[in-house]
Amino acid sequence: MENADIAKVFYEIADLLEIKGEDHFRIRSYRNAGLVIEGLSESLKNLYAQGGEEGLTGIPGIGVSTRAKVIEMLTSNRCGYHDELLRELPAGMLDIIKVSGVGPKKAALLHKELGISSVDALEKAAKEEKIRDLPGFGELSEQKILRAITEMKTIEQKFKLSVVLHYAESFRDYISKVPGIIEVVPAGSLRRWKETVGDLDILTTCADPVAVMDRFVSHPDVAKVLAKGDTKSTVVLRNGLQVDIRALEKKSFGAALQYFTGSKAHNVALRDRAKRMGLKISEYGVFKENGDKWIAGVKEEDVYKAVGLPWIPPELRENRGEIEAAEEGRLPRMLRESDIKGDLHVHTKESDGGYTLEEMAEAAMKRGYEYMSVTDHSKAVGIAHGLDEARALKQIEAVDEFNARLKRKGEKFRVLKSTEVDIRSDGSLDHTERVLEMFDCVVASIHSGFSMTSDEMTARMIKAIRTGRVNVIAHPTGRLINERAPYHVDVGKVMDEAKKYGVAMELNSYPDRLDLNDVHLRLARDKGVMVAISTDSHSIHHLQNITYGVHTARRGWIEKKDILNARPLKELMKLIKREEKPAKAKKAGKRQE
DNA sequence: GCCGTTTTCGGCCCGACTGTTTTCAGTCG
Repeated sequence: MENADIAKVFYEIADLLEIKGEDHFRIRSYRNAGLVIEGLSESLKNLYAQGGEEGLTGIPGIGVSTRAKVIEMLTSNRCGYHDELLRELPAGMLDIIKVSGVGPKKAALLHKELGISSVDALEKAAKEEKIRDLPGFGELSEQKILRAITEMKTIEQKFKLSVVLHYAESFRDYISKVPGIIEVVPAGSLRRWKETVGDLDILTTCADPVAVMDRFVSHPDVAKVLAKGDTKSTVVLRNGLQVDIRALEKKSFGAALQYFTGSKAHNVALRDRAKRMGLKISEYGVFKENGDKWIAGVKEEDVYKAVGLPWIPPELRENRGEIEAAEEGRLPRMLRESDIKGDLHVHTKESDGGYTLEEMAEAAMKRGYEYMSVTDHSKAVGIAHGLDEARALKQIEAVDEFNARLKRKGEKFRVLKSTEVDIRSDGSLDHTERVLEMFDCVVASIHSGFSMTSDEMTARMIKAIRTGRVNVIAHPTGRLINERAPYHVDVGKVMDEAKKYGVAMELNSYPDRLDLNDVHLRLARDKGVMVAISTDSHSIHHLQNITYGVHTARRGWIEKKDILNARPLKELMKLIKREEKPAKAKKAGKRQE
């Protein structure tokens, strides 16, 4: 079982215990264990294989009991305790509590009184008006349940970061028009640049909060108002995105921003720390526990300062060691977009891009880059009109000519002769040796044969790395967010090989990909593997997607020093000229300039 | 179930909104 599978079992145990009405804190422990495991960069499987039970100790939140369950799952693919709970409560109960408005208590009541154990049964009972007579329910809540079920069946759960960012900007502009408005700031997982966002949280300060609430619910994209109060409202947009807004006092804006940025796990850890210091943190500020004396909250920095910490950038707030690092002055030096010196993955009209080499280069120069790799597909990717040897040679020539023109104009910018060469099913590269030798930079990736086993896929990628021709492995897991699961591959093993061969792993900044993800990036950092943050641009407008890459890198604690394309051109060229490449071939390539 | 700069026992984050139970539990974030 992989980390995600094990985490899911712990989440389900927590849900089942909650329906059973078990101890609140035990439940939280299981949920926390799930959260911690999801955020681990190393796979539990590897940790256990390498260090046995010892290898699994020292993981915060994983104690004697959960560790035993982890080992049980790793060795038998089962969890007896989980099975036991499922014998008491039908698995359908796990779905029932996902219906908005139905929590564990109500689910338990529905099960006990009406024998309901699935969403379908719940829907049937609501339609037959059987629910309204139960204590705690009424006609209104019965209808609410029916609506929630309909929605649950039609709406996707999580939205891509880029989609939510669009709405965040729209709401910010719309609400900014309220007279007396002071602040409108999106918080939540969006502010942490999480790859998918469940709902959008907006914080405001305004002289007239009621006016803000009125305007908020009248936004043209609102399909339904779920709640509307004087300081808090919730709506659902036509595309199903839920948006929450809070109106706040100026005095507590920082505390609220901290609180609503999350993550929940980060906040729990922070509040726990505050408590140990005799303080209390809420969205209204930091308080001395006795007498509720307010001591901080205007700015986010003040909240962290009150508990003896430097400000922690939102991207790091996942309770993955950032609080300890902050305390010890070990927070990463946060990457900035201006650290990126060039783009190493760009397509042109020659394959499936929409613009010419010249147009793409010009757009890259406008961004202030020093260089750009032109990486059109190789012939195996027929659908993208990939280049065969003859066309590749022609493009190499064209790049040389273009660079010569730039030089004459006194431009320092340079286009690197490059390729996104396909890694075939057998791990070989989809270009001839002759052409591979002539490229400045070889980006290799997989576009077919996704359904291999993890062992096969890992071997395939390692074989590609061992050709000694590859500089970057592009979109290393092939996932498309909300559309296609990553293919099975042991990313850690591929990284170990990449490190040996001086190969960089790509962070593909295309908002649908973000591949490597934050957790993998953290692993790359820990292993000392070089990362290339690229856009995979197929248009001049895609170059700006580097923003997503930079923020995702920040989530993975990646620093400037870890990034191949944060190096100036000269240094980059040194790094990608691999010793394995015959010197003669490189010279031949150079003579053509 | 986890954890330790008060603690190996006794704590464990905090508050708004809704609907229904005339004073609050449940849900949600």
